[in-house]
Amino acid sequence: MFIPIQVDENRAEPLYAQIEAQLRAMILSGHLEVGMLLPSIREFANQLNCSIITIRRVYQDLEQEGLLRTRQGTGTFIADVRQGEREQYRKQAVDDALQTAIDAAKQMQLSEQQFRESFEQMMKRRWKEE
Amino acid sequence: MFIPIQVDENRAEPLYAQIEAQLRAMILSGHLEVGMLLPSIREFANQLNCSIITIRRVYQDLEQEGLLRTRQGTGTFIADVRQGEREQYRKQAVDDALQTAIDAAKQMQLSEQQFRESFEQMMKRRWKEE
Amino acid sequence: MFIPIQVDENRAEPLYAQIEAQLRAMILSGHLEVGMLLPSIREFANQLNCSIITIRRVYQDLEQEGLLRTRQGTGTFIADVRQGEREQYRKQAVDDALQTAIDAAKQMQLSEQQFRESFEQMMKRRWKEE
Amino acid sequence: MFIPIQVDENRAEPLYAQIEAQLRAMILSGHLEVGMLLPSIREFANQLNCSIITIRRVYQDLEQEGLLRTRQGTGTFIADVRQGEREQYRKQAVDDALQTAIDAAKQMQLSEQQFRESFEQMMKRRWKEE
DNA sequence: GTGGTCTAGACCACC
DNA sequence: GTGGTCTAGACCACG
Repeated sequence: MFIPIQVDENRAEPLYAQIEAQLRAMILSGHLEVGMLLPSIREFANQLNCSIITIRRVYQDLEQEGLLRTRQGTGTFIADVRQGEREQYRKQAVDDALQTAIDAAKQMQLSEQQFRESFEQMMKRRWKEE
Repeated sequence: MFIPIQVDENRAEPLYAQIEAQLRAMILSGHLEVGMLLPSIREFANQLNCSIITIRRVYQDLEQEGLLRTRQGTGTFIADVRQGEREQYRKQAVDDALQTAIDAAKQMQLSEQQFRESFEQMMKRRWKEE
Repeated sequence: MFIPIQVDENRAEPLYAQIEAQLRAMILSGHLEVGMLLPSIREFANQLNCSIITIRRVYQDLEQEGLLRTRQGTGTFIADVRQGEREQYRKQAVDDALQTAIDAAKQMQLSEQQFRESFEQMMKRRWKEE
Repeated sequence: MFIPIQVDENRAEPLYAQIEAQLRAMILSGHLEVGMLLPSIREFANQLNCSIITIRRVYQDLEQEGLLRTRQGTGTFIADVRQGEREQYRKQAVDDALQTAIDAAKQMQLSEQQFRESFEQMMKRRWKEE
């Protein structure tokens, strides 16, 4: 019951947000099976070498999103998210990021052509890596 | 000497960051001429209906970035940023946003084709608007 | 966790600049270990008997210089500055001061010999003291 | 009656200080003869394209230092500074700058040898130039 | 008039 | 507890 999560202390993004993002991705992408029991708050905090409070917040937030389910005295499980919702969820996250990029391009007054060139360059250099 | 800036109190982004982003964009896009005198912090704060301190921070941050130049007793001016640096700066901001979108897509396990479809859809719907 | 800093209210140099200079020197000289947690802004302000805001500015400036790293909810730490950069940083500060002295000498029309004599005299009288 | 003074708008040093420093150097180095009439405040401000207030401050400060003398209705003259005082004054300015450099070196924990090497390097590179 | 420094205190987000 | 943001106002230096 080990969840491979990497947090980067140097990033400005708060700890809880980094952990949430990675857990969310693992759940929505199907890497974590429905019904699977997650580590206890205490154990997870131990694994990530962070505060219990941080993990508690992660579990709470994801439960509110409907991705996790908690049963008193038993633990926290991966909730049963239907395939359709999963797809929608995944696309929405990406679309939001794309919207931000488009906004930036318009703010910086790039032409559509310039922006598309930037997009292709980034895809060529960054899509495959890692 | 009126700078058209819109702040949204409801957004999570801090006031000073919203103002900085818009001013930065105006400077880098060439909408504000090099050497031009900006409103005094008092007047600007008045226009935006916010605290003097918030504007002071905006001017200070942008001066540290090299986009503004300020002289005590005289005021704050648009600094002489070379055209080359300006271009680089603009592209960098957009590339960063694109990188974030690509990261999100990979995290959500989209295929390249799926991602490109999302991109085209967003472009069709959102590029022209506003 | 006590940082020995002396401020002189009578000097023209602003409080925050005096504190910054001394902290910067302690960090660059290796007197403060990498990763070490600094006093909280509240506690430090208390120690130095000055405003929280003044300390906040000090921490903020040094973070922007890359000498400190701060995480909300956790505190402010000595950043991991590589030894090479550290050396360069230290030498630069001294070289700047030397350049100023050379400029003064040239402005005052001292000959090279006169300037070197002044240098040796100052070294003899002032290097060891304190 | 033209005094060749160059001010650099980009430097942080205030206008009046830049002008004072250059005038002081010209007087103490003997480039301006004792008894010589300086430009009127208005004319000088015109030449330097700066405010009358700035020049008034320069004249006031240098008069207080004993380097200038003002006669109502006549103008401002170079005061009669004795040769001995002149020498002392010149050396003092340079010594102050040297002291600052020595302080910086000690604060940065350079050894005497390291500091002397920096000094020689700076002399080699910067003494002759311009 | 301009910006720079220092002060105070409230409220929020994070751990 | 920690730092981050925003607010207010006093006083000084510069032009």
